[in-house]
Amino acid sequence: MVNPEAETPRARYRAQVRTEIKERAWEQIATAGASALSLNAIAKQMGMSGPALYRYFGGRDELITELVRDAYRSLADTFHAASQDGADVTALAYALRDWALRDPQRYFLIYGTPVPGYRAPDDTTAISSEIMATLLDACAALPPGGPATQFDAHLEDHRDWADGHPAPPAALHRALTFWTRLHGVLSLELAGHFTGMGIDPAQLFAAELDDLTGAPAH
Amino acid sequence: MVNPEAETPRARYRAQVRTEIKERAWEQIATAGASALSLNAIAKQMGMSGPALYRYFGGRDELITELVRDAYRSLADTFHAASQDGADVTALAYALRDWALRDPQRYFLIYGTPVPGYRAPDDTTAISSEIMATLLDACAALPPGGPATQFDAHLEDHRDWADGHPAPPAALHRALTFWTRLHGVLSLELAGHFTGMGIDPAQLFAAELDDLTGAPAH
DNA sequence: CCTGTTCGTTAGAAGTTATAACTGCACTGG
DNA sequence: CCAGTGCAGTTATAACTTCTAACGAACAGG
Repeated sequence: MVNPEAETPRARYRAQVRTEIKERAWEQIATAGASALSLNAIAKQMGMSGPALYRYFGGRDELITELVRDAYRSLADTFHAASQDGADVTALAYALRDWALRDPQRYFLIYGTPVPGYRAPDDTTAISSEIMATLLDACAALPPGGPATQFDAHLEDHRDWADGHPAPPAALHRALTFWTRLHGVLSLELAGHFTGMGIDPAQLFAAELDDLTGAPAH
Repeated sequence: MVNPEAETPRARYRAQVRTEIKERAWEQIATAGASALSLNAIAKQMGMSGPALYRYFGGRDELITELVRDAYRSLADTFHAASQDGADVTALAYALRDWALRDPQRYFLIYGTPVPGYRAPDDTTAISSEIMATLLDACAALPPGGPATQFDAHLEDHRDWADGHPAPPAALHRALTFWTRLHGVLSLELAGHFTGMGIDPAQLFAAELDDLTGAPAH
């Protein structure tokens, strides 16, 4: 190989096949869930038979890991795009909601039921802290809320996860509750727990967001 | 059969084997997750081979459905027990947390990633509303909070899920946020999303609960 | 042109769920 | 008490799954 950096036709083909495999995988996941993902079915859909996929991915787990990575990356990009013009918590919240609703199974791939044995690769935690950083920016820009809580004091001593972000403990707390509360509404909505109840998940989401930002009516 | 009500030895044996199958299934789920549940492995563990289990359960799906039902039942019972002496939101919250921590996979079986094709049987929604009823009792006993929100107005028109409970819209709102917020913290904790961050999930849970009950410091 | 890497194939092992057919035992009913 | 029925559990089989191994073919670079 003359130049390791230049993409040879082989490498380009390989990359293309890899992305096509992942596309098919996403389709399957969206329709049948991650647990029903079948390498065989993907291969058959692509016109090649079974074990050929093992040239591109070490196995089912490695493929799913790659998809998890892509999902994290996609969410991080969405957050970056949403905070392009000003770090706004509301914009971030609706970006998250749109992203989740666009492909619920992708959301659950990240924030859903964990597989007991599985450990996420290290770089996903890096992307995760990237996401948290933009969220912290937005939370730091928010007007100060009520008095400091006991948990704020705890955060003062445990702010390593903020990765050196200069936000005050109250902002850290806000980012955490942003995450947990919106995830609470979103995950229950995506799982269909509100469907039989007649309430509008969007309005509940909005209400939680209002409470989070210290909105007019509350 | 002389008396259809009396349990014949046959029926008793059958019930015993059914419960043993479910016990083994719970062990497997706790250690490897619901997606890795294997009828074959259960059968082998019980000293009988494969297809014998189909005498007791129609298949993997039917077994899991039964486990979901049991999980709902278990949660409803713990809620009832927790509200035995007075309907206290805090007691309910910690009962929920203890129940979830005791067997995370059981929690995820109810509130985790949904299987796209699967539809929960109707009686689970009945148990679910039973759970919601005790939660509503506790929320109605709470002192009134801030002014009515826009979402409260929405709840005024969509209170069918409360199943005739006389609680005011604000209490309904409180019950909903109790559910979504505590689920938000709990599910992320159980999924291990806080492990690398250094914060104490229990304190975050307590902080959210304090905010929910209008606690002293906030 | 020739050589070596890589891609895709088929074959096969070890699993899984699930159905069908068969064997006995145990209980039920007279 | 005894005959007969029904059910438990067995094996065999089909159709899946992931994944390894060995082989053939095609392509890239010297």
